[in-house]
Amino acid sequence: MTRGPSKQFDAEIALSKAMDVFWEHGYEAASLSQLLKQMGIGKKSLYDTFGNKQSLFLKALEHYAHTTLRDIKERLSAEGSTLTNIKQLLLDWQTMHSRPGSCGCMLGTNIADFNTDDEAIAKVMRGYLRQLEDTFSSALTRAQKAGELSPNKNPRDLARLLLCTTQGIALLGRVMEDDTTLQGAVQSALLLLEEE
Amino acid sequence: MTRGPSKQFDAEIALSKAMDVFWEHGYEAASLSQLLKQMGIGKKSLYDTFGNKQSLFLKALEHYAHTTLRDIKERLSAEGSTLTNIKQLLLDWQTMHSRPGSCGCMLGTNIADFNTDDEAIAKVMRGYLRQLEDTFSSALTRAQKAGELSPNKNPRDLARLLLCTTQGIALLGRVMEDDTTLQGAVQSALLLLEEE
DNA sequence: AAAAACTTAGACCGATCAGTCAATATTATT
DNA sequence: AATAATATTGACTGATCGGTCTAAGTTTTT
Repeated sequence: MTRGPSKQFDAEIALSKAMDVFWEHGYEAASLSQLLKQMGIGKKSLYDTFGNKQSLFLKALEHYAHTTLRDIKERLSAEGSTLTNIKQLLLDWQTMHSRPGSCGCMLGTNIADFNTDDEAIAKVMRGYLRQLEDTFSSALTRAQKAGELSPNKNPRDLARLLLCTTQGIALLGRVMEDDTTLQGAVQSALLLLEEE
Repeated sequence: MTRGPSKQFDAEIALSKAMDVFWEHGYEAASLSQLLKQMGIGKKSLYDTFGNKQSLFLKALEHYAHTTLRDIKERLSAEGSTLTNIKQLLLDWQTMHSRPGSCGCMLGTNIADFNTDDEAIAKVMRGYLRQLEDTFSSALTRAQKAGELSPNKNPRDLARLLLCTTQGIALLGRVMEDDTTLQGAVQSALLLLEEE
């Protein structure tokens, strides 16, 4: 079977730490020395375990997409009114990204460093956004069927608006000092969900 | 007076070229050699004229904020219905950022490389966003006074939603292959402006 | 014509980048 | 106990980074 010592670090935890660094600084600005320090492992271990910097980033991005989507799906499928869950998600989203030190969405942080030149990475990004849109859309459809959302609304287009808005909120949260702008945006979005 | 030869390049044009590079690749990823090539000037000229890389970026960012804001204000204050102008802006915005090769908003491209650690840059970014919000807000107020927008709406919060949404659209436009998502988002936003 | 003030190009600098590799240490199998 | 297989450390590499500076060229004034 396998001989030799087992790894002295947990690859899952190390990947999560790498995700944090990429999330905060972006791919280019995240130096190897910074990554190594945060991950708490040696350079050789990193290359043996994760390949090179780009493949480490890809794995970190997948990790981010997976955990974030799971969290959002859980929130939207919680017990009780679906529309209430959606509204609460928006409110929490605003609070989360108004916190000082908020890094926004990992996509926004890294979108400059990868245009569409790297297909593998672009694919993960697109997949994440599409799944987010689908998640919003199905939640809105459920709310509509339950009579909580006006039948005049188009759940798919509404989901697309929510997608763009939440991404914008995550982005702006990184720069803005006070959260009045983000609060106002969410208030308008909440009203939109209530209208006929 | 001044002796010696005059500059062989137009500083305004060179700055505009630098803006394009920072816009496309972001601060960190935009290397000096890339900047020099695009700007068409020598290294010494760059440092003599614009200081170092960071101050060049600051000037490029100010240039971006100035020209973009001027363009948007012009569009919103065009003759005819203000609400129609707003709607047209949203439609054009979507088209513009769905174009392949779209770089989104220069803020989004560079937000990762400058948190709030550089106050001068953060200040320009915040100022740009605030002015954008104000521009939207005053346009909506005008539309409301003209009876084009429902009196039930809150122009300020609506402007904040538009701000976040347009930023989100600009961001997503960089990644998405097809423009259905952005189209849907804008459709929802247009309906929002028409509702009572 | 001569010199002063300015420009330009590009050689050069130390630092840091991502990535490699040899040497050592550790553990599981035989 | 001996050996095979793995992990870890850190020195090392070539390339490139942002930034400086010297040398030469150009244009204006004197």
